[in-house]
Amino acid sequence: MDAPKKSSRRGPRRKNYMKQQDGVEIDTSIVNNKPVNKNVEDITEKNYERQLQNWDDFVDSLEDLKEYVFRIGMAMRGGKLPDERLSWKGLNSYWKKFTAAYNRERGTIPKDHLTSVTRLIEPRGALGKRLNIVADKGPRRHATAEVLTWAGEFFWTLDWKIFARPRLRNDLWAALLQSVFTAARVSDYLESSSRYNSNIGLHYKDTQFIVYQNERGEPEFALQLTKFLKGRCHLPSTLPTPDIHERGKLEPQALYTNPILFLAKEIIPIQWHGSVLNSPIFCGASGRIMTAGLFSKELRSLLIRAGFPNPPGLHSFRAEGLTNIDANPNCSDIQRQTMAGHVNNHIQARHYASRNPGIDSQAAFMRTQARLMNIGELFRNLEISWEPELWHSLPIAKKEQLSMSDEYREIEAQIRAFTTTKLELPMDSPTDPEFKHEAKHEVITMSPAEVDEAPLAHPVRKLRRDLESLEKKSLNMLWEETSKGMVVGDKRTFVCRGISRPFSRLRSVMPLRRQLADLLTIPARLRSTEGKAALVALVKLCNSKTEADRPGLGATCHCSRSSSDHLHIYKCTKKQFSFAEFCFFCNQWLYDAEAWERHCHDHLTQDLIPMELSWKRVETTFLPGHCPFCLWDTGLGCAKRLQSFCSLSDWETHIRAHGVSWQERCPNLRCEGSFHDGESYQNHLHDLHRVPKKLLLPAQTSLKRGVDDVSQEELPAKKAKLGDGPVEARFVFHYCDPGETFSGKGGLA
DNA sequence: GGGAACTTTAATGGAAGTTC
DNA sequence: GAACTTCCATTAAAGTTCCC
Repeated sequence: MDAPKKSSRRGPRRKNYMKQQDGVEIDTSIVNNKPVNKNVEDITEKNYERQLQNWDDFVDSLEDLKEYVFRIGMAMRGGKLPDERLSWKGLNSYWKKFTAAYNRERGTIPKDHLTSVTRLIEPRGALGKRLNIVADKGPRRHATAEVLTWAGEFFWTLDWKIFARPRLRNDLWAALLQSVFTAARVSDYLESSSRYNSNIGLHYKDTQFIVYQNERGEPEFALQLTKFLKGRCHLPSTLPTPDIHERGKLEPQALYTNPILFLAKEIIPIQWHGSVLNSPIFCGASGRIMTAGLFSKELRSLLIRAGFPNPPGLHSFRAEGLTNIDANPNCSDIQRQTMAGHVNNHIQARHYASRNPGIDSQAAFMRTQARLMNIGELFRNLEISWEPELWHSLPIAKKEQLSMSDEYREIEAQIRAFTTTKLELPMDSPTDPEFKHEAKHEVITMSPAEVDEAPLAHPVRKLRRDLESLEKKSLNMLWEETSKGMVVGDKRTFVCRGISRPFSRLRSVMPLRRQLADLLTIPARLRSTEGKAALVALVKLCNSKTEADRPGLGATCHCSRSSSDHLHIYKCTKKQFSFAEFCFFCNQWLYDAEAWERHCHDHLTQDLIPMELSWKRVETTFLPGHCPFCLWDTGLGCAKRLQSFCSLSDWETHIRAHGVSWQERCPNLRCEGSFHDGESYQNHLHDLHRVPKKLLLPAQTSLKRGVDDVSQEELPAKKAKLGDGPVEARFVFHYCDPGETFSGKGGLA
């Protein structure tokens, strides 16, 4: 038999790496005898460093481990009331970070020492009892579909906030829908604060966009995403890639629930253009990827405006999503774990599942057919409380009470002192750019101890924020006192309290928002007329510089001094014609007195006149003031009743001229109740109709102007950046004095 | 295999700073 | 001044190891 033929070598020549070492120098910083610590994230290193610093600051021997946790625990209790609880998770977390850091940097801590201290700080341990430690502060909350849909309806049809960067409204909602519909963590698509400046998050290159034929044979879009999982970004092959779509043949829902709509910022190619591949899907103001911090803050602020005083975070939506997936018999455990980014089933049970499993155990016991309705879902709704009549700013009675407190007055005095000192400073000291640069440099090079004692960069701003903080605390107390513990239900009961510019007033100066408010609640498909119109309006919103505009008034004025200020254009146009009146509800000029009278009559008889009547500047335009006394005086002509005051001073002068400080009934007969004294009457007009109390007081006893009481008219007319002001969406006819009782019920027109 | 214990990573809200 | 950014303290979430 022939010897087996030696097979000829195929393929590339085999390499011997150890023979290819020419010129290689061994880096002794890497190659040495030192033990290698586990590779951990930067944030973890930082956490460890902090605990070692704590150790060095407190004690210097292993025997003092107990003293170490005792001191940390007592420091954490600092400022807390005796019956306030301290979370075991916090102290235990610090302890574990310390032991891990010590083991890395200094050596091993004896095991019996570790066990002793761990037992000491348990809620049932001696130190645990001393510190009033509790195992946790309550179960995880779930934010249900009802919370999401109300948030969407509010955000697109009632929200009074004006975004300085209009695209943020679109991106915020898109990021929320995308995250909720894929049960994501906030850091899956946005840049987590724990991975700060890492640029980790969803970019176009991490997505795949397809068009396909759906169950109805119609074309439909879907987008596959990549989740950048907590702790697993270094393992890209394990990252989940869930998708969002248009719901196929299922009944269309309100357009604002269509996640694809808000991602279509331009005509979408099926393959992303190379130039956008490295761009984030959601941007912050700087053009970089949106940070989870910004998203969380905006989401919280939005949900509070929508009436959730203790709003759920994104993780509560994730928990609800995973709970519902778990309850769906069509989904396997593997599918749910992959979607969630979990490595085992245990995580779902421990952190996400509702304590009410939502099964019909009665039917199971009786061996009868289980009912289809999931009662557990009803109980989950109770986890997020909703107050449809939430105050969004302090009622005047509470504000006056707060401003009389020592703490408030002391801060006010400090602000006055600072303002006076600043005026006396020479021009070339702290405002000099070079000085500022040096000061900044000094701060950067200061030691931590020096930084603690260093003067603040903006002391007055800090003081103003302290005042705001006091008001916020007071508002929180008011929320607790007036809480009715409701859950999202009858949305017609929603009213805005403490808002000067509810969306019902802003509609006339927000043309795109008005259009979207009408379109996005329509149950329709993306390719319907309404869907396409909504898409066009959203693209316009994303590309616009401002959400506010006053169409119809005119883009330029008639005088030689060109101006984009709407007040100037209005005054100029009035001068130009013998008769010209502008309707601020319809945004149109009328040049005939009789037609104007008829027009006002129509508004008074057919329209709902807003409850809030104060003059307000809105970026480059304004909302005119109206007089509550003339408006509801049926003895006057309609034009007189609906007279618009286009400057703050005109409006204030007119109201003062009435000299009314008390009436038994509100001039607006839609308001219920009677007022037994001037105080309650003025509070009502201030809080509900936004007529400042100072205009209703006799001139000699008028309230002094407060530190924050700056006339809006005095502010420059250029783009005003507006924050979370208070709002109202619909009419409240009943007023209850917050100083007395809150049992009254708001109503709707 | 499963739960407990331990370790690591991230979320979140507040406070102060920066930019537009 | 509004809308961010940056940093920090606290604690929640989740991966890993230990132990029965």
